[in-house]
Amino acid sequence: MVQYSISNLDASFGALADPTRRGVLEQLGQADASITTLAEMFQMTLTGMKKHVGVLEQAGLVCTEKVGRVRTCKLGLRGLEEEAVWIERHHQLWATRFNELDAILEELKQKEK
Amino acid sequence: MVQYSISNLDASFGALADPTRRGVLEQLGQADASITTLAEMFQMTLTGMKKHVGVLEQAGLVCTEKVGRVRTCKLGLRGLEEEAVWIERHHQLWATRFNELDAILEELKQKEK
DNA sequence: ACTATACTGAACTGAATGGTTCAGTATAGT
DNA sequence: ACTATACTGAACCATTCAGTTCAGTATAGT
Repeated sequence: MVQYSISNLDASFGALADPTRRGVLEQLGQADASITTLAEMFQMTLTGMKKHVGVLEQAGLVCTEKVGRVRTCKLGLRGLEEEAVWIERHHQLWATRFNELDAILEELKQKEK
Repeated sequence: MVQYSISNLDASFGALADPTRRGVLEQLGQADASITTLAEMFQMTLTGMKKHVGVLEQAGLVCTEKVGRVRTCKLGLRGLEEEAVWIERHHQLWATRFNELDAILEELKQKEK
């Protein structure tokens, strides 16, 4: 059985799998925003948006702070580092696989001659 | 309202959100495998594994070919390019935001003097 | 021809998701 | 004090998801 290490990749890739949430990240990349603002931008109820923000917060991609009655959302402190690393590593796996394939094809070509 | 462009990021990030599926990709990075092999490795029924492979296939991360009675799974032709690009772009958004923050902090420090 | 293997598909289950409404609490402004 | 704003939480709903079982079909080996 293959053992996979525990990480929050589940949470973060899960968070990124939703277009609304990717949109929220995009937005927060431009400027911080309140739940209300985000809800309006994505035509959604406050409650709905709060859930999305909750998911992003769980994944560590967003952090929020409530001052007075408004909760302001910003990009989280850690910024997709882990995800970038994972993707990059696998990018290389792909490259390796296809290089091997190339090598094999190359070999076959040689034999043809 | 914010408009977001259509893409298969939903499918691919969704596919990556599951540890079993990330494990399968990892495995296929080492060697091609049949559904049976994968099912055994991840202690799962054939049917269950076939569904996971289906999800990965939909996302274009895996491709399969059935010859005789065995279906062989390999890494898909396109390899996380789109995802890498998305992540990288947002990596930069983060950087920008935090650079701005640095700038502001720097400014505040100056005034203190 | 017979048997074992490898997959496939339909149908079912429990839990998670993405959204809603509605009733509440807390703060801001007049 | 009163009213509007901003959020919060519980409860609900339909859909999807991750997995199962079970009954099939097709191919490989003897």
